[in-house]
Amino acid sequence: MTADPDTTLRADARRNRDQILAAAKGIFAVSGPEVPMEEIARAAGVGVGTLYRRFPDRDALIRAVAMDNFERVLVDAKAIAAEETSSWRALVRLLRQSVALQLSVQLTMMSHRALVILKSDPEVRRLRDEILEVLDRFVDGAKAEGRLREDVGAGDIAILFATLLRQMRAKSPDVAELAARRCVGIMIDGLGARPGSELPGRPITSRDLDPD
Amino acid sequence: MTADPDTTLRADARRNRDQILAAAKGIFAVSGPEVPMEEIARAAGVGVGTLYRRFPDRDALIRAVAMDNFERVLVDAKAIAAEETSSWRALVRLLRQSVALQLSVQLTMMSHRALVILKSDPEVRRLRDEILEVLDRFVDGAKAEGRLREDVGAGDIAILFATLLRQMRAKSPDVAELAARRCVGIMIDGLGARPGSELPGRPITSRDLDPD
DNA sequence: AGTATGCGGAGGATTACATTCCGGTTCTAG
DNA sequence: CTAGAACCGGAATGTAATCCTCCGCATACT
Repeated sequence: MTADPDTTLRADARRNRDQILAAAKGIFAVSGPEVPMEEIARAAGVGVGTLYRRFPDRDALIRAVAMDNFERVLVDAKAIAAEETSSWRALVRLLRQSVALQLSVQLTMMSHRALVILKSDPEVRRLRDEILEVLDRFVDGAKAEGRLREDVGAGDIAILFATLLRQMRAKSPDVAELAARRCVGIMIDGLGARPGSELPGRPITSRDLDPD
Repeated sequence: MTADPDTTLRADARRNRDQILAAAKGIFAVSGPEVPMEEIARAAGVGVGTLYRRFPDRDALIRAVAMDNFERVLVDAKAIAAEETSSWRALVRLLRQSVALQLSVQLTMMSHRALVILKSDPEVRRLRDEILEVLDRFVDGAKAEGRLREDVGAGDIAILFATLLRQMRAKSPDVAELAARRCVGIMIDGLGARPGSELPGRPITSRDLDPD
């Protein structure tokens, strides 16, 4: 039924819902989608009761987080596509700029649980596919421009990116944050079209990522 | 104490011990060191009882796995150092060849639990430091040869490597395996000394990795 | 001011794990 | 070949962690 939570909800409830979503996003990104519900509630500054009232179970929450994030990434990607004329630069910007957003996209790509939900929800799936399309376009374009090495596919990039951003332990969050940015930088250089080493196997495409 | 398990153990016990260690290494690498003991036992083809008889508790197992792996990596690294005259090539070989071994070195770098054990066990720690020394030498050498970009440190490489190798979900283990190899390849190209993008912040050194 | 809507968080039920224990089995020394 | 020490497997127990419901109280809207 999906009755417009925007209009139906009381103001404070609305606010709480948003806080929960935001908190969940952050925590999921760092610790995966299996963290105790209570932790999420605490981070959102609400009681577990509230959390459960708004999202009947964990899966619903995961779904909501995924939706929210995918939408955001998609918007970003489209904005970048509109602004940037070079596909390569668009790609680079997307990778660099969306670090925060991707933090949870990646989550959604690496967790088994999340994956199951993805598969089962047509709407989430549609969004995901749309994002992959945009990415594909960037990749193709960048190759045509001669700026991206020919032997990689969108799948390679997605995997690389998702893998890299798994939060890493470090002395401090700052170091971790810096490390992540540096890794992305190195990766981008590795993606550049210059005589480098040969990669084994075939390029991994966005289709290779599809579940089942 | 530490009575030489090699000589004291009955033949079958010895075999089981090795199987457990091997299984634990594989599973730890994929799922981290907090997996249920029973899963490890099953993978090793033994009962939980056997597992506990050989390793009194989880920490002991983690310690043993770490030791075993670190030793192996160190041996590899030294062998490579002896064979290879170019530091850059040594570095590349180390990264490429040790994928299997690193699978659990990385583990040992990313898990909080494992980290605690590391810190508490002087012997494991010594091994780790020794590995970092070798890595440092390779890095310095490769820079001197003009083959490695100047703005990275051994810490960057360790982090990058450790992060990349966290097993990723994929349609099949084969794809995951391939993806990992490709990621390493791209990363190596990104590390090459060529005019690339500037990395933010300062190089992360091996010292930056040290706990506390 | 009245009432529908929402809130927090204690607590019961359940599940997942770690670890122990012991009857039965397999080595190996003699 | 045989005795008995050394080992095994895995059922059973105890415990800790989480999920999720429920209900008296608070807050927002009209």
